Amino acid sequence: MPELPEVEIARRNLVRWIGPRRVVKAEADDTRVFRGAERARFSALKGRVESLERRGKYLLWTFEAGRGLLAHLGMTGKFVRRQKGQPEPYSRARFHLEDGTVIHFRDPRLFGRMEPVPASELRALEAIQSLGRDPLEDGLTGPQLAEAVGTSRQDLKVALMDQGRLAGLGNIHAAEALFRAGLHPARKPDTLTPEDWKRLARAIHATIAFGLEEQEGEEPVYLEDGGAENVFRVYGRAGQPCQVCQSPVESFTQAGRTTHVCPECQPLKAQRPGRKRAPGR
DNA sequence: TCCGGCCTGCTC
DNA sequence: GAGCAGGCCGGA
Repeated sequence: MPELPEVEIARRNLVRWIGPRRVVKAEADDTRVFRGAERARFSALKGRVESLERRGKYLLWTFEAGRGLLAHLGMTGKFVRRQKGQPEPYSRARFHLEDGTVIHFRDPRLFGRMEPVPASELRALEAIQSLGRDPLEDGLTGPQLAEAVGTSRQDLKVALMDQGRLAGLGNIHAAEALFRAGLHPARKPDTLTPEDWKRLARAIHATIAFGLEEQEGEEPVYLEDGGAENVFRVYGRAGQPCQVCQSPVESFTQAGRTTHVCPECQPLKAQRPGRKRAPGR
């Protein structure tokens, strides 16, 4: 589930669930979510959570007494709240709160990562230092986007997903933002005009805002295991008619990932300015 | 720059 | 039973 909006929702849920309540016990199972001595250090996390921040797809936990935790949900990780004694499949780690609730880190595929480090070192970690700007935290204008992504020689969508250029977009939201901006995923970044960048920056904001709205609340609305309906505009809609122009949505592979595109709304050739409207925010 | 690997579950 | 999946890393 986790791209920027999903991780941000996870953060907000955790803040709500935990609030001022103390973590009375932290437990970690022996999985590759933890490396080396991390498991033991995880078990030492206790007390209040003083802050819970997000950078890109990472969550930065600051506990009292200077302890910290860097968490990444990977592909299938998520935090869920359960009552004490209630089993949770694929639970890999747990925070027991003083009110008897338990926050589980559930991760069937074990692609998530938990790295306990001193809170003062969280922001200095290479994983965080190397991130590009976070559209939600740092803002994102057309020129800023052009500066971050425009120098890439990879395909536009691949460049958008490069966390070192822009932090937070993954396969789904990159495809959705490009559709909203009317830009083909295989465009080369150096062919975009300032207008294109501006439209794309707005589309990224709109895509993130949509993701946040869709998933507000305790239970994720989409991308849940099994089949909630597809709320996206092009992602996962190969062969279906485009919601704007009715021509069939296509899919192809870019850098090993499936990309969805409406070839009519997102022509590969740069358009003459003003000829056709983008599908809209 | 691409490709497989990491894992398991779900859909076709 | 094969193929596919939201992320990321490392090797060729």
